Amino acid sequence: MARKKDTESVRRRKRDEILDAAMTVFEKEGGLEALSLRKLAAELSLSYSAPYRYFASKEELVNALRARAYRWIEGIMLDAIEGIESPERQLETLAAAYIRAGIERPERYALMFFNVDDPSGTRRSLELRAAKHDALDVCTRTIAAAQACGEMPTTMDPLTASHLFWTAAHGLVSLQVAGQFEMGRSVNALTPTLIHTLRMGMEHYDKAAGQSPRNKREETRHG
Amino acid sequence: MARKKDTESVRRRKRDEILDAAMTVFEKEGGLEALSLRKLAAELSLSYSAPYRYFASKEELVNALRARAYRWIEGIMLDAIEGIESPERQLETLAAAYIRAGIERPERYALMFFNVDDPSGTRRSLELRAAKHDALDVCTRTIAAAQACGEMPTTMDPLTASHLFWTAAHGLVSLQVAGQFEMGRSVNALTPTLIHTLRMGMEHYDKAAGQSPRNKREETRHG
DNA sequence: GCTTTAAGTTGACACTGTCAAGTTAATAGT
DNA sequence: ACTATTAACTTGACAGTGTCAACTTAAAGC
Repeated sequence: MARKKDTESVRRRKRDEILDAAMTVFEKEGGLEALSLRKLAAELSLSYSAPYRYFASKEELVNALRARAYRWIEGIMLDAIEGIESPERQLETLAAAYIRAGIERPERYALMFFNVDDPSGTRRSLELRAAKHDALDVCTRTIAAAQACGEMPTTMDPLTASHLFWTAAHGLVSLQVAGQFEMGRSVNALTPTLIHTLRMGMEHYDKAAGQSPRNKREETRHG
Repeated sequence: MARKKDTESVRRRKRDEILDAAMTVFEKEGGLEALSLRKLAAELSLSYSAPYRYFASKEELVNALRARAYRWIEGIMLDAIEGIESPERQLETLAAAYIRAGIERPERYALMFFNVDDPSGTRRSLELRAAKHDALDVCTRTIAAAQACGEMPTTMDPLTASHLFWTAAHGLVSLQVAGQFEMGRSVNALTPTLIHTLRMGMEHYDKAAGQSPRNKREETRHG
């Protein structure tokens, strides 16, 4: 019985080893296309078919890699707010760290949000789902704390606020990583502006105006 | 001479024909991976190598497809603001239309912003660059108009404001398309909230606070 | 010591993008 | 009208991909 647990952990260790090598190849070659089982095999000194003992398909292997990336960005955010007492400052630092991390490691960031084979999320593993939820939760908890201690006065509920922050930060990283901004430096200037604008907007956020009857009138026309 | 121009236009017509078929296959099969030259050839009733007379590589073909997608989203925005006189209302409608279009046609949207082989933009064609610029410009012009007629009081310059709107809208579409939000319906509620928050934030935007010395102090530590 | 099971290798299959060589059709020149 | 030239297109091949069946090797169970 102890033996069985031993072989289980050996198996998990090897699984992690494969993922380590996969992440190495992925980031060195740059992109999912460049990560082939043949190259992975060379990195591991194994045959190209060996990973199939641990992953049902390349997609499953990549999903495990995705989960790792979510754990990584969660760690980035947790490290960023560590030692900071004011939740308001925590939120600023967290957002800035998120954006910086995404820009500094574009491949890893793209792994989480681009090249998603399964938009519906049906085939997503619990591991991936949990990792994703935990990462966003760091942001939500910080906002809830900031609201609770009165540093962030808004009628907006924490989850919605967290979604907005995430949306904005992701938009910024995502456009930068995809090379959509003309000049590279604009993002550094845009980051504090974006965060500040969002915070101001939330403070002056009027719940009624957000879903105004004026907007509703239009919706009925477009049906 | 007239002959030469004729053959030129015939050539362009065939190029467009190939792109039509490519877009069809791309959206039917769903994704760049699924768009193969073999399938494209079947759709065109040509051989799999025929497109090489019109495009140097698959990447170049895909870039032409990308440019088409930018022209499409530009058209979506232009159609949305047509007939609306108030620039403020124009901006709201434009943003909502952009988000709706992106969500309704996820593959086409992903074509523009995901799977970007060339983040540096070095190998991007003038055609693609122009199409991208024109699309964003619709948003920038609307904001400039809103500011000019006093409907949008803010010290923020139009290009920065446009970047922020674009960033937010793209973030929203992008997270939704990648299946990152838990529930599908939340985006419909999030859209007006996001737009309203951004507008409020810009009105109360303090230029000095956006790039505060407090933030600068931190930057020097991480330098 | 023998059996059973797991790990890992190898060869093959159906794909992919790409290009050189060959083929066909249309145009240009005289 | 006949030939030369060029453009459009097809075909076959090559290297590379994910995937799986068959095979070999090593370890664990009793």
